[in-house]
Amino acid sequence: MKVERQHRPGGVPGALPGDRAAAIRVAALRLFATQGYRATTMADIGAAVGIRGPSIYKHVSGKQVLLAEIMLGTMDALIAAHAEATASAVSVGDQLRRAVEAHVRYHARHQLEAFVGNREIASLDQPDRDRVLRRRSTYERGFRKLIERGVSEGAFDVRSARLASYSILDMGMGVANWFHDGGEFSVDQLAYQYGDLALRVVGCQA
Amino acid sequence: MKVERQHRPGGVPGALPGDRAAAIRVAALRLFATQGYRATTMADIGAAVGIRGPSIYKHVSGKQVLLAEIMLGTMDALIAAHAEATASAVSVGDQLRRAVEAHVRYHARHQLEAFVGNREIASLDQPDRDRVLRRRSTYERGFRKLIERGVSEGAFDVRSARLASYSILDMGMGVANWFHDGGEFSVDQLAYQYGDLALRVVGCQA
DNA sequence: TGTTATGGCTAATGACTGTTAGCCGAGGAG
DNA sequence: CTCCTCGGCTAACAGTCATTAGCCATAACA
Repeated sequence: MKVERQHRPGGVPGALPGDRAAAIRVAALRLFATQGYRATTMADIGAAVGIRGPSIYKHVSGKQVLLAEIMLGTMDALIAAHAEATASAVSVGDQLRRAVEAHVRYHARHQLEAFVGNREIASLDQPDRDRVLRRRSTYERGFRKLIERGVSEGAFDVRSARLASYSILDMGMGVANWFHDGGEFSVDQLAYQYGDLALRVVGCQA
Repeated sequence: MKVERQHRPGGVPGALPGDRAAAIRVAALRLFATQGYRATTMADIGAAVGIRGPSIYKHVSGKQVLLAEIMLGTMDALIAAHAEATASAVSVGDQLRRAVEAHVRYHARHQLEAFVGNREIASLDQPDRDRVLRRRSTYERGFRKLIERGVSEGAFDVRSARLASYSILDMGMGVANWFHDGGEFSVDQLAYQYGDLALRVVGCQA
């Protein structure tokens, strides 16, 4: 998997704007996920896209913003997926199922983002760290309110909505740790089965 | 929370053997958990016990072994707790409940170990990393076999024992991320409730 | 009282790293 | 044909850090 180094010292001005920048973001994501943020050097990221470390600064303003983009983007994507999922169903049971499916789907399809997002919170400087944590709270609250509503409607039966929401979120996040394409389950199968498990957790007779 | 620096340059030979070493291990654990392994310096660890960075080498052979001890010790403790828990019950349902309770108890009582154990796998050099990963597999297999047995005995009802074991383990591990003493639940209450949730996940009518 | 091991300390080593400065070739614009 | 911008490059800067070397005061012990 050797990437061709730019032998021509000059760049290619008009060719594919933002292409390198995107490649850098992808490489950074992969390296942050496999080696960790602090263990990944700018030279590593550069090598992954065929340039030297310092050249990265022609496309991205620094290492820290690469991490911030990943983590903020991940949380925004999750929150958006949750909103879309809950809007597409009427009963609380279906809403929870859809929300869990979206949650699991994201963690299976964007394993690296999820992995980095969960592991590198301490590597993120302020104020971005608090921004990410706030979004995390918002996301969790969405599930908790859903469960509380299900309980008050008599559809769910749990001792603690908070415990249930944590459990459901945590088991879905775990998918990012072991899922790989071509395994026992497809993403869709996985999402459906975790939907089942979540409904069992909240004691929903479906 | 200022720690008194040793003003006397000389040591105290006979006094409390291994005390400093233990304090260093505790401090390292706390710092690894809060800042991450790579972000924690030997000077940080030293400051936490009132000495300078280099003095740590009088008690411990290096930073990497501090991490290895934490991670190997964590997995050994989990495996031992699992063995003890499953030995203390007869029915599969009870065995699973006890195993989950032990799992949750460990993650609530040893949050820092669990946190580091889950986050710093990539920071661990070989061959210790593989050692830890092997122990993790062993631990997961214990839960999976238990669930498979429950299914074959007709006590449990799951589509995939692997999915169920991952789910149950992941939701228990999540406890380490948010639990704190004096919160809504005690460790015992938490363990019991997660036992309930796990039995729901495997469809056990208890 | 003299000796020695312990466990502090400072200084130094050697390596690594994010980022900046400044150079330069190529291709597009005029 | 000339000029300018883009996007490479190398060199340099300004740290940081794990670890080693070597010094020395204390306290236990003979």
